[in-house]
Amino acid sequence: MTSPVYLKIFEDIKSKINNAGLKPGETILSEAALCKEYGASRATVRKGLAILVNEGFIYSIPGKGHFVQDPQHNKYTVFYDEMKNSINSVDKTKLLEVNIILPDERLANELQITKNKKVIIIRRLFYTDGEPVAYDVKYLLYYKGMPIVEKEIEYSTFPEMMAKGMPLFSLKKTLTISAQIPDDMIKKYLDIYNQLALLVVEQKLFDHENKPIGLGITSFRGDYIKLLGSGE
Amino acid sequence: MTSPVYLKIFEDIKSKINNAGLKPGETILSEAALCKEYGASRATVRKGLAILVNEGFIYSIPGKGHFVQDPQHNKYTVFYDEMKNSINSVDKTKLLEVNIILPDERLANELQITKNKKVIIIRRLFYTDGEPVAYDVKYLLYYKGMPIVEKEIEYSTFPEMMAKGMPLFSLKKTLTISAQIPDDMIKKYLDIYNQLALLVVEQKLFDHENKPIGLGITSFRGDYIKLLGSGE
DNA sequence: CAGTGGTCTAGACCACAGC
DNA sequence: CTGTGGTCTAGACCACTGC
Repeated sequence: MTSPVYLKIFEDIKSKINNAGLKPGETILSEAALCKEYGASRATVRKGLAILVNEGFIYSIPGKGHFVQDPQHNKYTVFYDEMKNSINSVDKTKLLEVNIILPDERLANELQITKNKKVIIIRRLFYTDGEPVAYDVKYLLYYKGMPIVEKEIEYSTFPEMMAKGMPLFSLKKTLTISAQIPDDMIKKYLDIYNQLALLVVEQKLFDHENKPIGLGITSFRGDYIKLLGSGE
Repeated sequence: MTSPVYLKIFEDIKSKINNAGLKPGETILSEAALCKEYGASRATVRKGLAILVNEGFIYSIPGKGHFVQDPQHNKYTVFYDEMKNSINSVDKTKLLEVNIILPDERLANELQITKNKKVIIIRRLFYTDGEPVAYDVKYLLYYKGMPIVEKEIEYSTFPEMMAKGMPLFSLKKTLTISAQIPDDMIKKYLDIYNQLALLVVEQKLFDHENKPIGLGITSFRGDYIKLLGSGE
């Protein structure tokens, strides 16, 4: 039941910041002072401080000391998976097209390639409980180890497709989330007859050198998906 | 120019994971072995490993060893600020209403309060370059140190409003992002005559005990906002 | 039992802030 | 100059795993 000393130090200082009303920029006791206060070695004190730094409560300036950090009020963590969201999950997909195309201006630009470089296009429909809920297009640069088995393509998430045959942890990604009105093609695919907004999520994948290797655009029925985020 | 030993260890192992094609679940050299390999003390080796753990590359099981972690392919970081997004910024706001109301069923539920508990409502319009771009409603539970000056309300972000007079770092938040068709009231406020989708962002704020203390709903013109995220 | 990681100590030397 | 944090060593003891 006895928790480690460094955790005690961590929690003490954390609650001092919260309860004793320390303001951002104010200084924390020095490491030496904390050693005395807790009768602990410097390594132990530093371990406690390291956690505080790591979790964004304080920062340190060599030669000066530790200071209370300004809280980040606008940072959120979002879990996004085309196939699975907070409301329900994709239980069926339909492969509309797998093809090799030459990119148009916009796509060549997005993927930072010339217009004569071939690109794989995959178009799918996502279903939940038999209803079409999203229209999905992916553009991939050819990569070694790329999935070519249709079964694999049908139920793969975009990062899953691209991570195959790539070094672990080398995949970087960006998301762009917007709301749009469906065009006629999407209306047809998604059985939309009334007014309905689309939540459009664009995923761009990059390799370890930050070169784009894929672009994915998923258009969800607005009544089907909600993206969730959390932060502190 | 000589970087610390623990960083060298960190980067070596990281690139071993990426290039030598280690699979998730495979084991890393033991701390003792790494000490020998780098001629370093255990503390130094552990510091390198700690970074790898912290950044999600490996995990450890006491008594067994360190193992390669499964990469998180669906985690993203999103920066969201009602007043400032990637495309442009709110340069003017209009306060439509500041009032005290009794919550209806849904609101009482969201805020986990009884229906006779009073709630502050703030309704605003956000403008960019003279055009209305978002309709914003906030519901706040009364809190000590709450802003009551109109100027303060007009240009404050939701977390900014609530963080006043609260302990630093005690504010927790969730986001819910969806796409909707505007109702008539919002159409009027936002000068929408054609078909246009709304990107609706719901923010819920919680205190340190995870009790809801505020709900904010911002409806952006779909052609005005894109939310951005990034991950690795 | 030997091997693993988790905690902790008591030193040391360094570069840098600030007086 | 003293005080600060940053790096590093060489030990120690513990709890746990797996044979």
